[in-house]
Amino acid sequence: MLTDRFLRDRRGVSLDAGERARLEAAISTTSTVEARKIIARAGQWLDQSTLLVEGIMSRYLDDRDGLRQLVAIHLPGDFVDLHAYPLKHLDHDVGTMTPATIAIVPHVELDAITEEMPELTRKLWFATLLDAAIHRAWLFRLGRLDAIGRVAHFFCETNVRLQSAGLSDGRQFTLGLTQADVAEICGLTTVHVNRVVRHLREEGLCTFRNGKVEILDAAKLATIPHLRRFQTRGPADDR
Amino acid sequence: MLTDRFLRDRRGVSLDAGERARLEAAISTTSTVEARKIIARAGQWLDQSTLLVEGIMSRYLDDRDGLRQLVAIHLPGDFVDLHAYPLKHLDHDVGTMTPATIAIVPHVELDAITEEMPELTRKLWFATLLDAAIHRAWLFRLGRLDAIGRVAHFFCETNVRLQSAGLSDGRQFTLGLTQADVAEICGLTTVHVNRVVRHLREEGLCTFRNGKVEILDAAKLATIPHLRRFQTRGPADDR
DNA sequence: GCATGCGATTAACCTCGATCATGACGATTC
DNA sequence: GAATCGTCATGATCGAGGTTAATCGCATGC
Repeated sequence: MLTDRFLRDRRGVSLDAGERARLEAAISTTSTVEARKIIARAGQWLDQSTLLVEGIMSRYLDDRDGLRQLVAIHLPGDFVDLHAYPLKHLDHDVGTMTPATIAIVPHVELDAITEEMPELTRKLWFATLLDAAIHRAWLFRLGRLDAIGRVAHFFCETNVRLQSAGLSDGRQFTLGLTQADVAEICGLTTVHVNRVVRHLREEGLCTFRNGKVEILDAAKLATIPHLRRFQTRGPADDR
Repeated sequence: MLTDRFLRDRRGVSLDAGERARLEAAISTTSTVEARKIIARAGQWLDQSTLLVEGIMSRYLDDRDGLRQLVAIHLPGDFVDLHAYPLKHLDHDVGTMTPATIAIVPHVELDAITEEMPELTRKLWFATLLDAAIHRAWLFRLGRLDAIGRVAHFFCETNVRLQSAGLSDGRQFTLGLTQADVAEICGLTTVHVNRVVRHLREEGLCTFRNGKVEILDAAKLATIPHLRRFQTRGPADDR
């Protein structure tokens, strides 16, 4: 089913058969989208949301003139812009990173679900709040880690998420992202991402080639974000 | 009423009298909390949420040993940890920045609301997603602005939010934050925040003393975040 | 065959902001 | 009144990472 991967045991929350069937029935259409296509734009009014079935999508904030910060990447099973259902207006763009298969859920269907199935409604709400929790992890990454820590943190996080989705064996996975994409995720320049990638490779921690990450030393890679970071306050300021 | 400021015309969404009364009735207790107290800790299981009536609160991620990144600040009228209702487990700490008055809403009351009042449920959901939208603005700030841009961006954003809450006249407002707090919001050190504040003062843009922000040149201050930022890609990379 | 373009790579240079250190000032507490 | 603490302030130093620019490999199209 198209919704198979949605909320597949996220922190103990998952859909029962009836809920999954109801959600499946809410899908109006499915389609394939090529890579690097914009699905929805900032400010746009939406009356439908997108469930990602296959491929990688992202959400990003653009300043004028190409200054971009990615705020989320989405994997198969993610209800990419479900938050547009309560919000109606997006504050960012939504697009594909790789070729993707998407399922469309009209908001009128979600209206019906929220009227009839409060438990499923809470689970949908939950799913949008998981995204917010990931936003917070990203805030920590940008605010408190240095370049190497940020990239390592991102690779580790994504590895874990892909494992939950059954798309990584924990050793390697394909993201379809370029170094420039990683730069826009980690708040760095492409040039410096390249330096970081080289460093990680030379240290034998992981490689990143053709959008494919290979984890060579998972344990050590995971410690990097804890080692490389800034001090906000003076060293004496213990709390 | 305690809920008076909650969702007061946020992007066109607000509560009608019946909804507001229902929410008001959901409050079990109110209390005052002194400044710098922790209300909830990361990992904790919660069966109630906190509506902020007076004062400033924050949410933050702590690494061990005092490395802290604020991920949100909350103003009167904010339903601070409503996201704990669907999530149940917090991924961060919640605390007061100033002395505060809070109202407690047990999750069993929210269960009842989600069963009986789908429209109010959607509005509560909406409120949690507004917080996520602010997370995204913060991600842009950390990922793409330099130190002066970040502080200017934060002051402007907070000014707007306080105006919505009726707590700023647009010219000055009291936050009760220290320079160290701003550092933990903007991903900087206290030392550098101090220099940025001095710069903003010397440029005649705004002042920040004793937790009080005075905007001297709102228009120019608002342009700062657009001027001071990084280039991710090469200059030729137009999109 | 050549042109075009994207992505990765590397070098040279220099700035922003972290780090370290020190001190002033006011509000406490004893 | 002295000691302590929190906050603000400022100088000196230096390194991480931005900026600019050039090159290379590889794919695609004509």
